[in-house]
Amino acid sequence: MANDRKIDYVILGLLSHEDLSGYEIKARIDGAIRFFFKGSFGSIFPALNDMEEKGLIAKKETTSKGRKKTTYKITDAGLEKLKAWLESEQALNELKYETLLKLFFGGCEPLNVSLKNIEAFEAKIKSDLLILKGYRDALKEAPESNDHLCFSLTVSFGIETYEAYLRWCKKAKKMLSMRKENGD
Amino acid sequence: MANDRKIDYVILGLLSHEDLSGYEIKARIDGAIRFFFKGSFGSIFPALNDMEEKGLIAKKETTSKGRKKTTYKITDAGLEKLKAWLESEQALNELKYETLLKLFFGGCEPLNVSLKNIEAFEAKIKSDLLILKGYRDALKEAPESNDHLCFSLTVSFGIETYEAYLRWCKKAKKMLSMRKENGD
DNA sequence: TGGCTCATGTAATCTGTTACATGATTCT
DNA sequence: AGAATCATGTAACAGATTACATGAGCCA
Repeated sequence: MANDRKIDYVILGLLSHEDLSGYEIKARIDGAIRFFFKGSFGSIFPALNDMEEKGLIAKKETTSKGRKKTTYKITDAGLEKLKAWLESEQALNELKYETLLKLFFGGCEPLNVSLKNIEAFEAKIKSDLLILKGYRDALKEAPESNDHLCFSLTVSFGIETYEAYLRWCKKAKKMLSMRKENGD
Repeated sequence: MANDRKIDYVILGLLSHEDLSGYEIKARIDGAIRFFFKGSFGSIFPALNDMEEKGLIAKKETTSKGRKKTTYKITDAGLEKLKAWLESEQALNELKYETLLKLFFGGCEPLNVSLKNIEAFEAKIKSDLLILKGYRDALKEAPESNDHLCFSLTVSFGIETYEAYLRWCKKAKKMLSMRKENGD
């Protein structure tokens, strides 16, 4: 307990690559990571202070271009904690798709309500898929390394599942349309 | 705000099919719904009391076989609220896979750490896939209806995405193994 | 000068989990 | 008799979001 905060590991993971400020961490989280993790300032800054107190990260006040910035650096203890997490078997994987919930309970409404919900889902997935493919293309030009491979595999997970979603959308739309024509 | 509690819609959705007690609602949520929504007694009972006060559901004390039971029934207002939600465009779809987070930050460890994590993920998905296929088989014998179609499509979403996950696992394992042999 | 981005934080609130507490009935 | 299941709840706490508050530098 009290140590399951995933934001801690995300921050530690980011700091294992480069020193960053809270603001920069937020920017990283809003990048590719947002597809499987979300974090706000309200969770980042308190986590940063907690972890500094615990000695997992170290503060470094810098001034670049007259602008003050508090950058954090991972410590040995922090790196150990990150590695212990990577090596642990615990992994909570949860999918919470409101679209599926609506579909599941959609039987009390005309079928075109579900059809509309699936179309909205499809549109969102299509646009997100383009972003993911953009990441994949950018990676083609990056140097090969373990980090590169790990990042690549994460992106390909997204692309392949999103493509599966789109195939399902097509099929689901067809089945709903067919049933609708046979008289709701 | 203050009305975004998804548990409310899950309860309303369940009650739109049949009258249920809090305990029975928990059992339903632990069934097929658990693949895209989770709920505990600590969230179900308070939600039930809230919604009863608001007139969305109605209490009905019954005694079956000498055992007391508080069953809830959806009201017209409750059904309206359920339908308004189904018809609204809002749909928060979030995937929080700790396995992907670990993979993403796995570059600071030997590749076989990521390999192990993917294998654990794969094993869990394989066993969950069997459960989903069980639901699909059971549905083949159920009568056709709108509810049946909606349920079916939800299950097929699960099956198809899980199969995509497994294909990705196979590929990811291969890539990690290959890189490992070329000297970490 | 006004708006945007950079930058850091706090406070209220929400939503939910976990653990605890209790007790009846049914099955073995 | 003891364990499992049925049944209902509360209390403490965790983890996070949202909105608020503040302010500096940069660009048009």
